Amino acid sequence: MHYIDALNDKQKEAVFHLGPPLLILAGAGSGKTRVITTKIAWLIQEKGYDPRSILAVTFTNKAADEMKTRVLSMVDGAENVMIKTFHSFGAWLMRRNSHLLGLPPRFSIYDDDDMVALLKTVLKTVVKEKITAQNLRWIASSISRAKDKCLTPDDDLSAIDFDKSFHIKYRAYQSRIEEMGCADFGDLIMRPVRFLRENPQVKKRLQQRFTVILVDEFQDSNRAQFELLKEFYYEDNYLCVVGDEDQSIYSFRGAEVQNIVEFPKIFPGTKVIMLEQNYRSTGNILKLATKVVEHNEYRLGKNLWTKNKNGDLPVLYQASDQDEEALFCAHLLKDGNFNGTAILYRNNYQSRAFESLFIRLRIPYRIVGTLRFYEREEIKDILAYLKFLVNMKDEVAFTRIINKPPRGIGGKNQEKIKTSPGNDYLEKSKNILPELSKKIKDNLVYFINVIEESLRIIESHEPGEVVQQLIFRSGLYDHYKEKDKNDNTMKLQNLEEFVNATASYPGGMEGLALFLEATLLDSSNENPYVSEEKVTLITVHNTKGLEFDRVILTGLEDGLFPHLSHSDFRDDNDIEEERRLFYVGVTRARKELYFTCCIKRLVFGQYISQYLSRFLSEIPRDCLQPFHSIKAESGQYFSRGDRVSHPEYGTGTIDRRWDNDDEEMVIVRFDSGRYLQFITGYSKLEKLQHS
DNA sequence: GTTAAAGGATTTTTT
DNA sequence: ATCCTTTAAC
Repeated sequence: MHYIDALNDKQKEAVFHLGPPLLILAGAGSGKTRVITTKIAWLIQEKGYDPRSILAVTFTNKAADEMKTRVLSMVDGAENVMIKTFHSFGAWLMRRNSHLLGLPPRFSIYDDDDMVALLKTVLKTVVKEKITAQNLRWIASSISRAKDKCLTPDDDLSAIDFDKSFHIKYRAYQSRIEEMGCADFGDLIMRPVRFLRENPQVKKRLQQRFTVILVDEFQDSNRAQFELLKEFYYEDNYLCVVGDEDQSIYSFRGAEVQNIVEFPKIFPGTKVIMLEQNYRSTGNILKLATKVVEHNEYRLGKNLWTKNKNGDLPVLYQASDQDEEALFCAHLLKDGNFNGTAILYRNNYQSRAFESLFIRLRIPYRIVGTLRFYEREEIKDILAYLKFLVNMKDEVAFTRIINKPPRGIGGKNQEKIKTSPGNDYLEKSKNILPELSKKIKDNLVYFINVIEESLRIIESHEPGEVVQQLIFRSGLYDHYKEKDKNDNTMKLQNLEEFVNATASYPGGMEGLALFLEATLLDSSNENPYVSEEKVTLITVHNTKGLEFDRVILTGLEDGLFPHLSHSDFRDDNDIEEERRLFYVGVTRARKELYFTCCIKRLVFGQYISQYLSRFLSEIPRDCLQPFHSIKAESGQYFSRGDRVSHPEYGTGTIDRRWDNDDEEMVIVRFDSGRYLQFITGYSKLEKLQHS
């Protein structure tokens, strides 16, 4: 097998191992995905495993997709290998056994916002105290954390929430969500665990089917996920987990580093293989990363090394504030290497300074992570309509759509509908009709007709057709057309894109349910425009698994990165996780690494003095070099009346010229009639000779 | 029940 | 600085 030759000795050892459980500790950039995919190919091709008996679990859809693609290219029959995220695997298991779980086969999946919306209605009847939106978020997150640990309302929840009545709220929420035939993210793991414990025959069948289980990014697994794994595992089967304890960065979501660190103790006889050769970064970048992460105590410890050349020393640039920090990035980007560059930050909101500058300078960028497509208001609206079609007991979906667009059916009337008799919200709506005033009644009848018409055509039409009709008939189209005009948004366009997204799905209820599941579980927000040259703006968390020629790690200020919002509650574990996050950021870089920090920063509209990140002081002197001012390079290049040319906008004349903060600014009147402003030092303007 | 103004909270990180 | 929720007016 030729693809084996591409591996180093340790990687080969990992691929060829069989027998007791295997823990692969794979350092950053050590070729871990290659090892897993090769292992799958080897098992099928050389060891004769049935592809159907192999289960590979990842954390993100992106990782799952990549693994699928790579395995498919290596071996025939690989489409039968089950490669899924933990959550989609849980959903798969629950759908197959929905009858035993007391769920409808097409149960709907609730995201965090849906959880909050449901809690809001549930808690009204359970507690007297006033619940604010923040309280709701807190409780929702406590419920998620409890589920991450596989804890039910009957278990001891004191470690989750101080609130003595938390278990009451949790119980009320849980019985309501089950009654409606819905499941939140946490349920997708916890319910399968409990289900397998109570149904040994089903468990046995699954154990017989999946004789090989591989888990990627194991350092980010939570307890429930570990429990699920334990339910699956038995001695005759093969279990292989891959991860890097130094890259465990999701404890806020319930991930427990202990899972990987203690793995050999929990599975005695575990074989441990370390992949320590790094293929990604230069020697200097790797050394810096290693030196900083060595400050962590809770780790197994690896010694990363590389055959790559040392490369340039990483650079530190101290900016006066976030705007100058952005200017520095723009300065580096003058070389035009957009695709190869990523600007990393700790918090999403930090992207703003970069965005506003890059728009002005016309530097092309893409933002990864924020404002995901399916989280947009208009998309959630149409999704709610569809969810309601699939499951008309779904109260959250119903509440979202009943008065969207406004139909005059507000809180009072909604309450009437909810308390009227009926098995689901369509029946309830019909039954309340006689009690309503003429105007409200007409509107509700219209709504009912929209739903029933969609139900009628759903089996006989393409999904795109159904969605398109729904958008028009529900009134969302007119509603957002108006809104687009007033607020200059592009919501209609997004709805249009949504229709396109349904294209590859089969028709009917079944196809719709498939589409909804895929949409809710797939958070990937990749734009399809990869071919265009763009700088990547991204949170450090989102960079997991990515790499870039040049990385700029920004906002290296104490309190920001490491993030310390409630310093009193922070302990060593939190700092160690922040340090791991720093390590993740650093090890994304292939060739060039820059750090930036600000002396002062705009926080809630006020400038606050900042201090250097403690992580910077953990970097040995000889691993870092300072970068001196980017200014003083500018001077006067243009005068009013000069003829200029620009590669994108053509030729024009300088209309105005002035200095702003040591930067030369001009406004150009292009011959096309457009007026555009430039900072000359960052623009592609060229002076033309007068002829 | 809907719209406008004012006041208050927000900032981790996401399957 | 901006977004969101609550309150007051129509």
